[in-house]
Amino acid sequence: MAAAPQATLNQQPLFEDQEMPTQMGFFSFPPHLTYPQLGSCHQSSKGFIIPPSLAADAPSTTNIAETLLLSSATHKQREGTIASDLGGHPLLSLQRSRANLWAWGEVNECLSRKRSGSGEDHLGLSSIKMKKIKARRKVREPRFCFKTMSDVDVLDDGYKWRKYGQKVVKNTQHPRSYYRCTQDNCRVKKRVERLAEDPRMVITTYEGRHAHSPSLDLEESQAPSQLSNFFF
DNA sequence: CGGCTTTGACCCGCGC
DNA sequence: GCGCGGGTCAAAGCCG
Repeated sequence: MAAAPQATLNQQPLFEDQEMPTQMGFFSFPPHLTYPQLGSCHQSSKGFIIPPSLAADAPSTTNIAETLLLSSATHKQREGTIASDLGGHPLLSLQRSRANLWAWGEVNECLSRKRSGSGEDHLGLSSIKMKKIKARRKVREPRFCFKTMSDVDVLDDGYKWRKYGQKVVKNTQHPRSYYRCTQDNCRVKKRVERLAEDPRMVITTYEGRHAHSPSLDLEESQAPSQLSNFFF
């Protein structure tokens, strides 16, 4: 239903030094991609840069962050090779700033939990318990956001979302929309709003990690092996 | 009829 | 303690 996002390259830092701890960085999509294509990345002084040659549909935005972290940890072994792929035209980048360091920490913690095999904490909760916890829980899910120049608000990221709220945020003319992943047992949420300074830019903030594969139209059993990078 | 969106009410964290 | 404001709920309506 959602049209392919019309995203364009934008290399300006969005969240640098802003007091919004949920904001982790930004991605900018080239117009011919329906979603950020990630596999590994190169860390530069400005953040992380993902070369176009490492294209693959990202199954989870949370996992995009994980991918970036993993790539960060190993990029020294690949220095030069990644950079040479860029051809001087970095397509995606993730800005790292003081304001979003905590978020990186949470994702790191999430990663280490998953590696140690104890990452099932929030996947098997009863609905009653879930209701009690809800969004007011103090334990925050790993979150990050990116901005995209797009005519459509909701980017096609391979997952199915249900809108559950809309709110006009103070000092903004555009309402913020709240979406939840429609998959059972999946608590991933996302917020979509337009940048006040530039309504052409869509700010998408993801919270949590998907407990499933993207709801592709393709047969699930035919999922690309590359996805194993995201779902251990 | 089921799934989704809309929207006003409500909850609760946070700053003062 | 109080008020503000962001986030969520849930009933009603819409749509295929």
